[in-house]
Amino acid sequence: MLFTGTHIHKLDRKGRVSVPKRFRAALEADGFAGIYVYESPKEPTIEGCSESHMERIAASLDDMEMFSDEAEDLADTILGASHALPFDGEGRIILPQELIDYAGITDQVAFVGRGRTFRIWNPDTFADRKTASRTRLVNRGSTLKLKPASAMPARAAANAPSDPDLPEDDA
Amino acid sequence: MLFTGTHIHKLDRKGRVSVPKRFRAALEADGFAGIYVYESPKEPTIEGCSESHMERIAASLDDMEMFSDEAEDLADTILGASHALPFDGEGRIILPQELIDYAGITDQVAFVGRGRTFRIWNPDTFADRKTASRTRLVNRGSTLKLKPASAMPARAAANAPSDPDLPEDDA
DNA sequence: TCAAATCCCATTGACCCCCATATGATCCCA
DNA sequence: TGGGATCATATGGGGGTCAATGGGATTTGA
Repeated sequence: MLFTGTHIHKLDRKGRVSVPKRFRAALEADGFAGIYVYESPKEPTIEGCSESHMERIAASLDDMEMFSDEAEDLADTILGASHALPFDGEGRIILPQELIDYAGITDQVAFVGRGRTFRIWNPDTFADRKTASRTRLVNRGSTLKLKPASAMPARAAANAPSDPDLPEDDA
Repeated sequence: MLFTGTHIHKLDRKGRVSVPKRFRAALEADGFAGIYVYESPKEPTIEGCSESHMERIAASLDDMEMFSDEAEDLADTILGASHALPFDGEGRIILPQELIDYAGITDQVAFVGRGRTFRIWNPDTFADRKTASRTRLVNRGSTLKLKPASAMPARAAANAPSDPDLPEDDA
C-alpha cells in the first residue's frame, strides 16, 4: 500500500484531525488502528508511518553497530520521541501539542504521502516547500532512474487475502 | 501493456471524463481500478500511470540515498502531489480542479499514450506541442535505436492470467 | 476533583452508484 | 455498395451514501 497525495484536513478545537480515508485503509491492514509519528529531524514537519514500518526502523537500528553514535542518536530521535496515536471511532487522531508546535500547525493540517511513509505539515509551509522542490528539480534537470520492473516484487492478486509484509523485503 | 494514441474526450460539468477504453483495459489488470496522476514538473500537462507504475516510482525513490536532497524533492513533487483517481461504474474519473487549472483544460481532454505512462492535455496545447516536437525531431535528425529483440522479456500469451510486470523492464 | 481522552450521535456536502440517452462504429443483408 | 439493425462506448444527470466535521456526554486517570 502506498501513501500518495496531499490531503488537507481541519484541526478541531479539541486537537483532533481526521486521517485521510485512503491512508487509514493502508494503516488498518497493518494490525494497529492508528499511526506512529515523530518530529522530522531536518524539517519543521511530522513524520508518520504504520506500526510495521516503525518495526522496520527498529530492526534497521538493530543492524547498525551497537553503541555507534549514529545509532544512539537515531534511536533517541525516532524511537524515543515517537508517539503512537490511535484512531477514534471516526478515524481521527489527537495531535500532541508538542508536535503541533514543532510543525507550526494552526487550524489546518496537510497529510502528504511519500510512498511507505507520510508527513504532516502546516499546509502553507508545505506549499512553499513544494514550489521550491519543483524549481530545484527543473533547474537541476533531475530525472528519476526507475528501478527495473524485474526487481520489483510480484504484486498480490487484486483480491487475494493480502499479506501486508509481502511487498517488502530488505529491512 | 502499452498506452498508445491520442483520445479526445469531454469533460462534463461535474468534472468527470471517460478514460479511453484501451487505457482502462491496461489499468484494470493492475489491481487498482483507477489511475494515478500528477502535474508534470516541466510542462502544462498531467502525467498519468497505473498503480504498479507508481509503486515502482516509490520503490525507486526508496533506493536512492535516504534523505538525499534530490530524492526529497522528487518525493514532494511526485508522490506528494499525486492523486489516485478511481473509476466510476462507467470508467470515468473526476479530474481535480487543481489539475484542470494546471493543464489549462476547459471542456475537452486529450489522453496521449506514452508507452508505460500517458499524459492528459488541453487538446489545443497538445496540438501546438506536437508540431513543435516534430520540428525539433526532424531538425535534430534523431533516430531511435531499438533494443535488440533478444533482450526483451518473453511475451505472455494473449489471454494468459496476466502478469502486470512482465512487459516492463527499465527506463 | 478536575482535566483530558474516548465514545456517541447529528449535520452537511462531496462523491459514487445507478440508469437513461446520445453518438458512432461494425456488421449483416439486400 | 448502400441502408439499416445492432452493439459498444461515451455522455448526462438524480439521488443515496459515506467521509469529514462539530459538539455533547461519559469515562479515565492524575
